[in-house]
Amino acid sequence: MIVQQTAPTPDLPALFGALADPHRLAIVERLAAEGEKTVGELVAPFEISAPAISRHLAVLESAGVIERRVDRQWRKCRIRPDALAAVEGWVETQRRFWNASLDRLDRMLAEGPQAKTTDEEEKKR
Amino acid sequence: MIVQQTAPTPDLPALFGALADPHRLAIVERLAAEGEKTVGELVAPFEISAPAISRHLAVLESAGVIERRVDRQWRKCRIRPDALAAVEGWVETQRRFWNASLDRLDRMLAEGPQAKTTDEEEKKR
DNA sequence: TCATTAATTAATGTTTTTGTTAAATAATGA
DNA sequence: TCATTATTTAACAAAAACATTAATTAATGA
Repeated sequence: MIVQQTAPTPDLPALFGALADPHRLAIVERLAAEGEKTVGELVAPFEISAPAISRHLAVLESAGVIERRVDRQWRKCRIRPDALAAVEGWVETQRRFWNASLDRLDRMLAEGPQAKTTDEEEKKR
Repeated sequence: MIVQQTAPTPDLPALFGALADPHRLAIVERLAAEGEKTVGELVAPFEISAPAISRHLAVLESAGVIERRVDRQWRKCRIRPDALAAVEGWVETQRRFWNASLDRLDRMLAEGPQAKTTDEEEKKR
């Protein structure tokens, strides 16, 4: 039976949390810039231990930021671009809302001082 | 003396960290959607205490996500859109790198099997 | 088979984050 | 002045995050 593959609703706090650590952010940036890398290659530039990086990779994977595939004795990691798309989509949504609320404020101010929630009116109560 | 106001280089881990908590994310989304709000208005929808929200706001402010101004007995909070721009800029940079590395891979594959790092060659060693 | 390499899991300690309640600070307005 | 309202700070506890070293799992290849 074929199950329709739905893009899982991104857990945004988890997604942002995965990017909130400097080591993890550096890993993501390196994967984006250089493509697929083994765990060992990702460990190399850092001073922290391999187990520490291994756990960072687990965090990135469970947040959907990277995926891993097995290639003989290596685990190769790569970026999942839909994670980047999810972040970008969130930002755009916020910006759209933000612009809309600015527009509303503009209109209110343009309509003149009979509106109840302009700064002028607000000051009076 | 006038000091040139430079946009501070965003601390991306701090920025993502600020967005990594569900309460804080909800606050940011509300500010984006509804504009400036007092601390009390931001506290209202949540079940957690006012001091807890106050600290969340401090986290958001120190990461540059929001700013606060004093209006009589209230502190009004609003989004700093440049924080959103910083996130969006980072994502776009990563995507650009990612596309570039895809292009390199495409070219390598197109150039034929004499390249050393195609999957085919890689399998042999 | 067995030593080597690659990576993860286990056990553990420290630091950070997040929450609570109580107290402090500050502005309003009767 | 003084009670009220708005918000933050202090003191503290619980949970989560992040690191370490040691042990385990798994594949390679001599």
